Amino acid sequence: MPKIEDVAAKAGVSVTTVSRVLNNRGYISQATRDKVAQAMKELNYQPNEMARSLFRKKSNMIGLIIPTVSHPFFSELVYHLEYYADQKGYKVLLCNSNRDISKERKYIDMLKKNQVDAIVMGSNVQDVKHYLNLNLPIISFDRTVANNIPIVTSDNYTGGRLASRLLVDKGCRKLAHISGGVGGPNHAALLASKRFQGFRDELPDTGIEHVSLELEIAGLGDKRNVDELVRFFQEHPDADGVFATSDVLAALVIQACHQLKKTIPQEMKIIGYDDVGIASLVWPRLTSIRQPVREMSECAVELIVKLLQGEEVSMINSFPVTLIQRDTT
Amino acid sequence: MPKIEDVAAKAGVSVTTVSRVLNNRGYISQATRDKVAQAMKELNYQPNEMARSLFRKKSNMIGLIIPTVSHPFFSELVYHLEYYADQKGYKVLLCNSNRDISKERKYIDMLKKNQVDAIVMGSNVQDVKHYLNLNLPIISFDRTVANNIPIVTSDNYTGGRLASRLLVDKGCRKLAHISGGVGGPNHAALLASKRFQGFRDELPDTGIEHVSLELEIAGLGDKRNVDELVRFFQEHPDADGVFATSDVLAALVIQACHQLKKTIPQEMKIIGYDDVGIASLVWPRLTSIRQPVREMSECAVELIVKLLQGEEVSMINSFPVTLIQRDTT
DNA sequence: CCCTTAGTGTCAACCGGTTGACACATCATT
DNA sequence: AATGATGTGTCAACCGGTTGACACTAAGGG
Repeated sequence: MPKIEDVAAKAGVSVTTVSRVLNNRGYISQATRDKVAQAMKELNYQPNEMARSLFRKKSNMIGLIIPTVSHPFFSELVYHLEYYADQKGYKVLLCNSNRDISKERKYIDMLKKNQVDAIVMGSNVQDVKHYLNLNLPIISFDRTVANNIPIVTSDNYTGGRLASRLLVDKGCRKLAHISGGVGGPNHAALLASKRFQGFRDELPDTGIEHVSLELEIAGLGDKRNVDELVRFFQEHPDADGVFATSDVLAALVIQACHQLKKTIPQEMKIIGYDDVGIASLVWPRLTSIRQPVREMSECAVELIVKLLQGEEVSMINSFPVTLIQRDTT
Repeated sequence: MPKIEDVAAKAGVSVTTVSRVLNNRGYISQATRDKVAQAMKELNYQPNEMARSLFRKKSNMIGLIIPTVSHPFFSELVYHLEYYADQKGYKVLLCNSNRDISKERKYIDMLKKNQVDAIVMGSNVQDVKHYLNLNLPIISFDRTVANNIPIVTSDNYTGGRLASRLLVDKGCRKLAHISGGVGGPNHAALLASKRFQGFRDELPDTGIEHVSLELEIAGLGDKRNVDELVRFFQEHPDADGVFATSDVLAALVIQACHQLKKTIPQEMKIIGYDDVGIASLVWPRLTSIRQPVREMSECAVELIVKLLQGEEVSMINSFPVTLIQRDTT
């Protein structure tokens, strides 16, 4: 690996001069600029960003902690976040916490040690609250953490209302609310519980009752997931509408219905959440509440950039959700 | 951010001593060890890994370049790779190239500048071949690159054979081979073409003919994908078996069949590839060829560790595939 | 009493690049 | 001829931590 010294030698100038062209400061003639560029090219020189970061106290890295990138919602989040981060010159260090609080802690430590400029937290963070006397920007994705931490979220409450309103309008008489997440239930996703709240708030006047199931997903392909759902629907044979808090859950519900020979949407209407790719790959194609992940990711990156420039940002950044009607309702 | 100096002051020892306890070298009494530990705790001190990396010429970061993490195969890959990397003390810098060669180049440069210890390439790399006079370990994931670059792959050829053998055994008379990928066709995935080779090599004796379609996926939810498949099957109404080179494609084929009112598996048998989560979330549940992504990821990390220790590694690391029978065949 | 080992400190160089201070030269303006 | 902008070099300090050389002390063993 050539160093700046080598470039200087090859170009016949001083190290300072090379640094000057590298950083565009002071006066430099076009001639030397070219000489230096030439030397860099010949040596295939790349400035060592670690050294620069060390001096500048800025790494241009952001840490991203999520439960697991293997869940489609998060994989889309990661994709977009990395995209916008890259646009702004930031690199993404990815951490899968599996919702394990001790792993979250370790990752936070690791990210601090590695001098990331900011952390995006898409995982629990609940108990980590007190832990956040980090002196670096944190922003939280779809989880309430503490009121001094900016959050990017979508309108979960309205999402819940939209879902149950649709099911009601379509004539359902008894609704089921299915929640849960990979690697244990979604305890910490406080915001997702607002979906439930919205879901319920739409019902009182209608006289429609609802039942609820918190599914502990055992791994996507695991048969037990569907089995448990089948059992649940056998206990509640009169349920004719389902609101699932994620499209993955909804897909499992569809499986259960197929198994129970319930026709969709005639005997059972289903609505999912997130509108990830899978929603249009299942059959029937899933009606879902869309979170604008792309826009949310863009916002997250912008928040970070602003925070790092010392600007003020709004603490709550909520995006509207939209109902995507497909064939399960 | 406290520095080692602050710790030294608070503990009443020299910087060298702190460094010694930090790195476990030389003689240190338990007493000072404790004092230093205490001081670190009180200051909430974390050694600056950038500074250490700079000195050690080792960052413990690995760069991962893939087409897009939003594709389930890659999101599972990323998940497992990050897991094993973390186990071995490595961090993962994620890069989505979208199969764009110029973006790949930029990412490779970026990773070099940032002193990653190794790169895992899950994206094209074909034209980048000559570009690889990097002086750092590269390993390639499921793509042939150059013969001096170790590769982790699975037995694509056998995968193809297994697939067509199964379709033949189940009585299909005319097969369709559907390939393609998100963001353009899969040109570069040379290895995946071995699947096609295997697929064809199983047919000659049987007298079964096949047709082939290279689908340019337009985005997962896009209706045009299914439309094109429907058109294709209308042109080949006698096709009764499909081998899709990914489960996502297979899911689209299922959609097309539903739309054409072809019953699965009676009138149409379908087999996918990868056996990602989605395979068991569609209906009917998809028969697929499973690549052992977890094991492959583990292997990739191990290769890197070995390479960094200067050990010799085998250039070709191929894993067996397995046929997962579900309900589409 | 000498020698060894343990335990700690001081000092300087180093990783690779950045930056400010300052010196000096050249060239165009006024 | 004086002035100021332009262009480049030298030097040293710095980012935060690591390491080797060396000195010194105290304790324990033979």
